[in-house]
Amino acid sequence: MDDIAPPADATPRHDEAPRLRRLSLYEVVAERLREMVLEGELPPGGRISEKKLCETFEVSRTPLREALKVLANEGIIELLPNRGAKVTEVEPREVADLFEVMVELEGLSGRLLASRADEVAIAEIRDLHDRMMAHYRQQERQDYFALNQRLHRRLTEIAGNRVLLELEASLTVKVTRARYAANLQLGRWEESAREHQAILEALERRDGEGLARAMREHMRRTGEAVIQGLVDG
Amino acid sequence: MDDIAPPADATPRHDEAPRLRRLSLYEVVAERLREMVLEGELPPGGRISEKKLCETFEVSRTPLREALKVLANEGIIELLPNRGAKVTEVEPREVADLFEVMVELEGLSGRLLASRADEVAIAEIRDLHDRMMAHYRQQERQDYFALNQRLHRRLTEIAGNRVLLELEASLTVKVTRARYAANLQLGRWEESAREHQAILEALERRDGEGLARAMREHMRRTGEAVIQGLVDG
DNA sequence: ATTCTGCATTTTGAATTCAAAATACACGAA
DNA sequence: TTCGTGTATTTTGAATTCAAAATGCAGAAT
Repeated sequence: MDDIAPPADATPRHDEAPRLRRLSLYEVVAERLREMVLEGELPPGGRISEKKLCETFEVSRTPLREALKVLANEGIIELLPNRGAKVTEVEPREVADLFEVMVELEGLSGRLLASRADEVAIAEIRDLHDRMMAHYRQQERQDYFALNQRLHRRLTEIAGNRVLLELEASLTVKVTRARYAANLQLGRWEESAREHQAILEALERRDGEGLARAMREHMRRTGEAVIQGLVDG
Repeated sequence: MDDIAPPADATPRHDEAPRLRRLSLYEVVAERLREMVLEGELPPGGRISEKKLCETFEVSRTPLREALKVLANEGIIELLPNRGAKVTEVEPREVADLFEVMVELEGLSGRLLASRADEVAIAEIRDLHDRMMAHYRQQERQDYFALNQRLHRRLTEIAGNRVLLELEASLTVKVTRARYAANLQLGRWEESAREHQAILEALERRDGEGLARAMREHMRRTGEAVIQGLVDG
């Protein structure tokens, strides 16, 4: 078939996902800005200078401003009419509200999960969970966190409610930001691992109410820890 | 859930900054576009021509495209790379997911409400409710609907969770769109009025669980009716 | 007739330009 | 000094311009 030697400098054509498209510039910029805000490279409350960002990204103002509109809609930054933009502050009160909502969504996610997860899905979750726990035992913080995010996302995917999935995704950005701002301690790690255990067990029992409760509880405690970290500073 | 946030002054905050500012052009355009999509003036699935919209709005492409970015983020339209945009379709499955989430949020709203609404707030709600019911008796559909929206919004405002408020606002846009698409019949009116009655009673009893249940149920039934209308229609 | 190819036209993506608003600063009066 | 006031500079809002991609279509090849 296609085992004829390709030209040396050609990019592979038959790779990747079904459809692969070149992202618009504003999407790239938005993604990069999100990162910068998340990791505190742009400090909360800090004014954003369009010109400076244009220079660092080496793009013109048009795509940059389009990206700003998107981030503003996501609540990551605020647009001040005629005065540019500033990074949204992380206020404990707001974060508390955020988790209060997340707890409900997690509950829904759990209930749906228990009724919709089949054997294959559960096996996949268990695998993710095991790998995550391995990182936990190795104290590999970054990997643990990354897998944790992925696991949570996968759970909601399996729950099968698209609206819920999008919502959680967008709220998770804020949660992550709060986490960074709170510089969450490792102390919570152990507790968190136990909660994950409980979640997995409820899932394997197909115990909808139990799963909902476990997931809510996990989110509630995470919220408490984050807010604690924020308040203590 | 236990109070995490510090007491803070429980001041009712219907005191939005009365600062008067001229809206940006893209905000005006976005608002108008939202209306057009909502009322079906731009049909679901229909392609959006930038040029044509520029001409009808009499603005240049820059603010128009910024508005499109915002609406895309809200899920009202979809951006097709290099091929403009199209109005998002209203699919029964998606609408079902939407209401599933809304039911949970209403439940949260109800529980918070019962614990946070003071006498003044309850009196205000009762007033809105009475006025709404007057429109119901007069069969003034438009006014009833407008006041209904306002009442629901006010309930969530009083519940005092900002994140929840924003979320409901953005989801309500989609709900309203589904409603239009379903061309919701009057048959549901009467039932809806009864449910509102139940909500008000639970609120006045300060019955948190009862209120949560009533509000969830109301949203659940609304969803059923809308989806029914979508599938039949 | 059907499919393919190449070109002209249209539409979108992004940079640039122009105008309006906000900011910074120097100067003068109380 | 401190407070305004007026002006120059910077920054933002929006229109325009330029380039790249997609679309439509005529004619050729099958």
